[in-house]
Amino acid sequence: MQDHWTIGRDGSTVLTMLGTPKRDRQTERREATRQEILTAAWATARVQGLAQITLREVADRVGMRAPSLYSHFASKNAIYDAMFGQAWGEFLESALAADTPAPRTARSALRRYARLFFDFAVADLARHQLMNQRTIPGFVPSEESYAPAVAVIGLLRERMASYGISRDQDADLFTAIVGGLVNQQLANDPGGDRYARLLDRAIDMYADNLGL
Amino acid sequence: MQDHWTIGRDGSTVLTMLGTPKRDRQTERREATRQEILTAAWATARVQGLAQITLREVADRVGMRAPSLYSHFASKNAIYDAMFGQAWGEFLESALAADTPAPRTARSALRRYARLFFDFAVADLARHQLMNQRTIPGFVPSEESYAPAVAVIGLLRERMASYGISRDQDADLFTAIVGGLVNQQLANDPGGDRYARLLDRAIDMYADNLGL
DNA sequence: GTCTATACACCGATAGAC
DNA sequence: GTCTATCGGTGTATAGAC
Repeated sequence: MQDHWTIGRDGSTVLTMLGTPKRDRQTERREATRQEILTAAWATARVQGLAQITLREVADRVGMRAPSLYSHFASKNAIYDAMFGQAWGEFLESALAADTPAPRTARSALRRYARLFFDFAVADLARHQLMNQRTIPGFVPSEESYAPAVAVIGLLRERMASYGISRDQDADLFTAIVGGLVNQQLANDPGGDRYARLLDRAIDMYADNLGL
Repeated sequence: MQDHWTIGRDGSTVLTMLGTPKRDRQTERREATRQEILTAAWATARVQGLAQITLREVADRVGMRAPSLYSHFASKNAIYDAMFGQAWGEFLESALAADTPAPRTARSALRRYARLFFDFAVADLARHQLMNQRTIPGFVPSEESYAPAVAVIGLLRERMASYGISRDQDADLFTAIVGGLVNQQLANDPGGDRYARLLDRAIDMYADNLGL
């Protein structure tokens, strides 16, 4: 199922086509410019904060005037949307990569998934706010950008099911616990490890509760 | 310790003074106007979203022009700050009220504290975003407005300690679990009970982990 | 197609008259 | 204390140069 998809450079999921992918220098250049803009937007977000991105600042970084960005993105929210898809696409890639070899026990698998998500979220506050919080007023991810996020949660449920953890509420509780520790870490001890140290204990507590 | 504080009408913690509190009609009127503005701000936040508050909209609701608000609050962030203190002040009040009679077992006490926080947070999204998330760009609560939040967490630690739960990491894990369920409930099933139904199970899991 | 110049409506905030 | 007028800054729309 997952094999029919690849993750585009901008994080959007695109159907893998058969046959020769016709190269088009014009669209290639266009795609490169889009990526330049996104990179500038990420840089701005990390320095000034996710919500403090301004089109004029992003345009400055790529050597454009602000209105020119509209040749590549329909709106500021469209830039956020592409960033959202890109971030979840990257996490999906690292989740797929970290999935082999498969852990022997359910407990060690849960530990690995939890640590993977926790570290990814804590590593970049702006990215975490965009991926997991509703920090941008009025921003709602498009179906296309949401696809890799859906794929990640689907992947998690699938892997948990392979260890016999198949109830919806079990996966829900798992994500709530890990997400709760992430939020507390970022909110109350940014840069520290006060809640990171509790992660393994929390997962063991969860595994015990499931009788694993 | 807690007895030296009372919660003002606007949620700010104020030192209880001895002697006759001199009444001053002028400052009373001024305080009433401040409260009117805050009520209008809450109403705006609930309708349009916390971050979508505009001074012009708030001023309209109280029959003023926008610049006139600056006679009562130094800035828009000062309004957010007063709202922050007010919200945590109200929760501190309900936490103190819900504390008697003291539950017999640690497990039932944890269930009560968890449910109290969960219900309060889920009841008002805008309020929860202001209290527990960093949703407003650049907003940092003042020490005064932060005081009731500190009092709440202090109260929780004190009560947990009275049941023998005294390690810092135990309280940290508790708040992470409950906060995680709140966030998932509001983000993924607003108005529903998908995560609310997991609360008691999560607390039992936590209590089991502590050997209670 | 890409970019610039210009303009518009809205925002938080300030100055000064009354 | 409240008003009007206004400022700089924002996202965004559009006309037109190349």
